[in-house]
Amino acid sequence: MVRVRFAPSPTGPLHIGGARTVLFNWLFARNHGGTFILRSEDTDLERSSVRWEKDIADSLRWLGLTWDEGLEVGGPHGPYRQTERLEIYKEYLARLWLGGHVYYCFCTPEELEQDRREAMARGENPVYSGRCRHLTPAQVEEKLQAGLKPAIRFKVPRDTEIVIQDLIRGEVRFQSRDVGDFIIIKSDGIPTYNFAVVVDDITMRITHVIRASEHLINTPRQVMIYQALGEEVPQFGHVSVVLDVSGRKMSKRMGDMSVTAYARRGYLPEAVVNFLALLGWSPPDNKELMSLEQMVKEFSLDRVSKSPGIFDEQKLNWMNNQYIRACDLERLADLALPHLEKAGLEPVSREWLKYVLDVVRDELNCLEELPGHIEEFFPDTVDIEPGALPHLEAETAPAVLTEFLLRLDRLPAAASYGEMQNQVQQLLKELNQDMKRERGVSGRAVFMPIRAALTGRDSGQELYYLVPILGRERVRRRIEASLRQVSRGA
RNA sequence: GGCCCCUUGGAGAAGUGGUUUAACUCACCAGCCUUUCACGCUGGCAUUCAGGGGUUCGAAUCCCCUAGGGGUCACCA
Repeated sequence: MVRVRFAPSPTGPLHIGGARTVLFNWLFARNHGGTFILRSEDTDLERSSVRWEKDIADSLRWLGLTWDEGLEVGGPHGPYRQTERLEIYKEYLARLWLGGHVYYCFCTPEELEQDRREAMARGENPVYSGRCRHLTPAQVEEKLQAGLKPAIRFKVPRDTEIVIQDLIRGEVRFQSRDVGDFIIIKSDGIPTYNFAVVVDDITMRITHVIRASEHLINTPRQVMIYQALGEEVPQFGHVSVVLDVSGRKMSKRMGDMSVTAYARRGYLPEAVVNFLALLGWSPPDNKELMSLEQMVKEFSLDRVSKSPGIFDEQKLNWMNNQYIRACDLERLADLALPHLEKAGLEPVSREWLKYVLDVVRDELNCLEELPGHIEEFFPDTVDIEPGALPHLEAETAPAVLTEFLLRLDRLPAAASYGEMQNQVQQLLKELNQDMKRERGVSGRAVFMPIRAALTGRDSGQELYYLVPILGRERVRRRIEASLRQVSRGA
């Protein structure tokens, strides 16, 4: 039975790199019919907050990555918050005491800092000196009596080799002499990460630890604890990190890379998840657009890349656009509403919104861009841009515009935007033919003046989309205004 | 500085000793289509896999060295 977990420390929002790690865990679990667990590593009392725990849970739900055990949903191996598991750590600590694997350390932060500096100055590896390792029981008792609050260190065995068969990286070897005795219980009695994860992973029966590669270096410490405890060591898989466009580790400087930020900007969760999956993993058939279900079916750790990936927003944009194109219109309308509201744009109607979305969706990288694409549909008049002016000043322009308006007025009321689109398309076709016959102008000479009058620009949507979107009234006003402007100028 | 990891085009990558003159996708460039901009279509974009040595009839694929990038050496996780 496969059991994996995601164990963030709730000190900030879930960022895009963390989301990828969760995704790989989740896909691995689902692919094996296993269990995915969400727990909270909140032993950093200073920075942890339930607010971020909630934020992370919300982000996971938004991405569609549900968990079977853990925060909010509970389960048989709880509690799932480290600060609520202190009794459990005590039990395991007792076992380490019994085996003689730990000792009290009374060194002050200042002493430690001094040691570190001196070691560095001597060009040595700054590992803990082991000063307190050989304190006699009497000395320990004396310090305890004096009221000193000790930390507890793990005795790392001398000169042993720790070999890890990493699921992604292959065999990795460490020498125990390179790692100093490390603290597993802080002087405030709270366990340290390296100890708490091990106990949690043991008690929650975790079989595979899939996490960011920055933890690779912690693995030998944890393996030594497993061994001291006589527990079975899980399998490890260390996923590479995600870098920003400049090739650095992603930072806040590049903007808000949190999952919620992408949600807020109008990225679809299925696009984000799809993009993230492909950042470091590729399916055997090299398909790109795929649903979570498809990914679950094809996922395997041995197709996960070892090298760090660079987060390419251009490709995310392309992918999001693909999903926007394929999105159900009702859903897209729901998603669009908040962005319109924010921009102060009120859609004419739900039907109108859906029609507009269908027309402009091809151009959208994300919904946040929507207002910029449709705000031009709202005013009654437009400013004529320099590039569009010549089309209105053409000799035949007034005649074309007048005739267009006349015919538009004769159009029977349409039952839908789609029907109106067809009517206008037919109207334009006939207008073009008639103008060619009667005045010898066609093509650009008839379409461009209309476009210029309606939009003030020389580019944009097809006219037969534009007219239904603007509506007859607004079309009339814009054309009449343009006509006036041209005649005044002439 | 020690230790550990990584290195195929601007980005994601396929490729695990021989039809690879290195697939595919994004980006970029050009042409076509089109009333315009887009969309779409077509084509271009690594004689080479960080560099250098080996092993081999044959290497992006195996070995060694060098360089570059990253991680880590906390009473943070």
